[in-house]
Amino acid sequence: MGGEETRQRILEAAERLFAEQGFDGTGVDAIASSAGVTKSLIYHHFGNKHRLLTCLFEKILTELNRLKRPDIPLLDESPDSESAKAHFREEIALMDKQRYVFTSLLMESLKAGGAEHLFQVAELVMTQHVGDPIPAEEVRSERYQGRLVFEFFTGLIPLIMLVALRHQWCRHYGTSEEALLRRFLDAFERTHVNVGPAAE
Amino acid sequence: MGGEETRQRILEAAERLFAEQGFDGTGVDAIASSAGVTKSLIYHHFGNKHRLLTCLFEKILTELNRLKRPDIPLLDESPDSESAKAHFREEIALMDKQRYVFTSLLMESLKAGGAEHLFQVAELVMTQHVGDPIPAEEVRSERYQGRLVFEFFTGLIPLIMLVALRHQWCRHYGTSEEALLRRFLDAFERTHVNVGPAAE
Amino acid sequence: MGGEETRQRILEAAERLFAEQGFDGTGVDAIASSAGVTKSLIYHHFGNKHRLLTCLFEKILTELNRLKRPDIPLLDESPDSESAKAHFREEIALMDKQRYVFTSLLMESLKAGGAEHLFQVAELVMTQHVGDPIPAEEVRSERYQGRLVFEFFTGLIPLIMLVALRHQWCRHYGTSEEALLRRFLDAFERTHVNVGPAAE
Amino acid sequence: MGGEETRQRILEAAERLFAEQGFDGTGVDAIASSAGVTKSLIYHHFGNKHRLLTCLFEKILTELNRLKRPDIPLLDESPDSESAKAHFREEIALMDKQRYVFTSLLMESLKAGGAEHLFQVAELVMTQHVGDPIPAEEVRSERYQGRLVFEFFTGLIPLIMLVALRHQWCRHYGTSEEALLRRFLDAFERTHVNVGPAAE
DNA sequence: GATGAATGAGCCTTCATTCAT
DNA sequence: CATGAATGAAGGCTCATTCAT
Repeated sequence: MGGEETRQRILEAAERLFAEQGFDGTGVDAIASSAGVTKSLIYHHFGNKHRLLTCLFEKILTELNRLKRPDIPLLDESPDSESAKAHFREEIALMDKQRYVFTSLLMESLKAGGAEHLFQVAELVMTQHVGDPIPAEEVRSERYQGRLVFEFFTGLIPLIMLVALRHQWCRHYGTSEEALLRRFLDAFERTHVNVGPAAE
Repeated sequence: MGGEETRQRILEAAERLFAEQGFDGTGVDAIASSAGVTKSLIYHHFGNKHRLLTCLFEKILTELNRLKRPDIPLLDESPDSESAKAHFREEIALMDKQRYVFTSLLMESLKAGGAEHLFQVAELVMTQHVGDPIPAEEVRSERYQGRLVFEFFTGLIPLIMLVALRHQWCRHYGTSEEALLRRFLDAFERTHVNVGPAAE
Repeated sequence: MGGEETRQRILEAAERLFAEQGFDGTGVDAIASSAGVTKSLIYHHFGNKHRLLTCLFEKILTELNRLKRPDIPLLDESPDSESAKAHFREEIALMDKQRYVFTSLLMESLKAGGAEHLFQVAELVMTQHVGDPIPAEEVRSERYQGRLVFEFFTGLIPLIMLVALRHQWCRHYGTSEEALLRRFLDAFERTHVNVGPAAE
Repeated sequence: MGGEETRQRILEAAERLFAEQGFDGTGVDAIASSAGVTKSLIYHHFGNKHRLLTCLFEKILTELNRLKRPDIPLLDESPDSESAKAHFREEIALMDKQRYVFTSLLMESLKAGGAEHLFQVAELVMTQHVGDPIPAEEVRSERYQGRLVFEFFTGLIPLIMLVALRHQWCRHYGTSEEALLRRFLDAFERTHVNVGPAAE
């Protein structure tokens, strides 16, 4: 079958199951049978269950790094409504491809001491928006923290929740995915386009 | 000891442990010993593990209903910056008391088919902000859905995340809780005070 | 409610449930809720679960004693086909009223060391057929044992099985209860009417 | 150790314990320690407790099928007393090897809805006696049902009870197993040799 | 006579993991 | 690279029973 393909099959199965049932709610057996491999093979390739999660989280980091997009404007710098919306739409489309991992990332971050990975992702996104990597000693600075809090709580989190809850929302309210996306973009426009500058 | 007090003790233990370790990551044994009761007693009072969660979720609903506050303005109707911030601060203080339940609520909502309770809470909050209960046939209307999406993704979710991740954020970035709160309010001011009207 | 009526309600519930699910398969909780009383009340009246079974078995013994019928012929003494069948029919009708207890009696007798009660019933039936109580020292005699083995394995056991499996047989084979009874009587006629004398 | 041998060891332990204590009265722990394996291994091989029983029941069916004996006469066709007795003796010896399974089979059949397996065995035995398999549409026919009722209630059931209660009977009455067998054969001779033809 | 709270042992089952092949 | 057997701890839950009221 080829070792690398097997690894991928396993990771894909874990990705979906962790998102659907939670990490603790998913047994290694379930992953194995969903991936069509034996349980032992998972241990052969990954050593233990937790490393599966780590691999997924690392995958998202390298993915984000791969598509380094220095042209992405900060949320509050979008020139006008239409180009901002188009940009958000694209952003959402990118995140949507990783929605399973984002879901697990959020789920695990809510547990005590489990937010490290989510914070890492937040900082990476910040860096991409700003362009240059932030020197470690500046991370706690008032200015950086102000931006980080803004990006994180009003930007990243709502976006993750959107891709994570998309299906459930549409089924629950009987709306189409496109309608939800449109309304979300409207909301995001109100909160993120032509808003005042950050407090100093 | 009195059955009602026992019930409370169990619920409080479950509330904290579910939030810290997740529902699936928390054993009934752990709840029992944390509450200082026997495992069987939990089953005597609640029947099964899942009903513990349900009770917590219902508690939050009745709590929210109890403090019906018809004077709460919609997020986009706050008159000026200072009174808005004061209002948000109060709101956050209220939610903070229930932060454990909110954390579980969010965590479970991310699982496939687990968002019902979160949606219920969202609708209840909406209703309170609007003043009148929304007739069932209007829930799917364009106007209501627009508001709901806005309230949910840019209002409720960031607020829940704030109270859920507060401790972790401060420990991770070495900031004080007050500083985080101030920055969050600044961010919320930018996104929710004097923002344009909802699209029609 | 009256203590005695309560006792009866409990016994009736136990009688049915033990027969349907087995003694070990029936919880005291199930008996309590089926009888519409609290679990504690069962312990108040009977002390422990096993005594419920004992009471049922004793009930059957006193019942059999109550209707002492000295006129009942030995199985092999029925004068002619028709009167024998009529007699069997009556016998079956009587046993049918106690079919739940007979079912439990048989079920428990199959466990290691659990046949004592069934043997007691067998001896009682023998005694009734013979007329006089058998002196203890004669129980092991060749003549008595010959008759007992005959009565037990070709008489009592098939009869108990008939009333115990009646419903299941009819449902499985789609026949009426009357048809089954008729065929059973035909079979019994062949084996028990005008058969040779016991070996000496 | 080899998976197949393990399976056998487990089945043998279950066979004996189920017969001695009943299915519900036997813990998986008991089976495990009696078989000298871990509890989890039982679940590895059989999935759940009930499947153990199913396997035992299936084993008896395949066993009966294996020794297809087209020469076995119907119970009522034995030519003379001595050859009939010899035949019964052989039959009993065969059943005795499976007495544990037969005991469980009978015990479970008495529970509501639990007789399916026993009926299956009955039909299989009938088929063997008759020689040709019975066409499904004839199973409910008067002629077949008459024979089945006869075979079942006066043949199979007494035989199962004999092998199931043998030990208990002998201990209770202080007789030898040979003596019991002799008396049983005497009884069976009276009921099954030179008896009238089936009613039409 | 009757109740609801409380218990501890045990239930069947699943878990993540290891090992020999 | 891949497997099936095997394990020990823990999982959620039910059990028969006791006790204070």
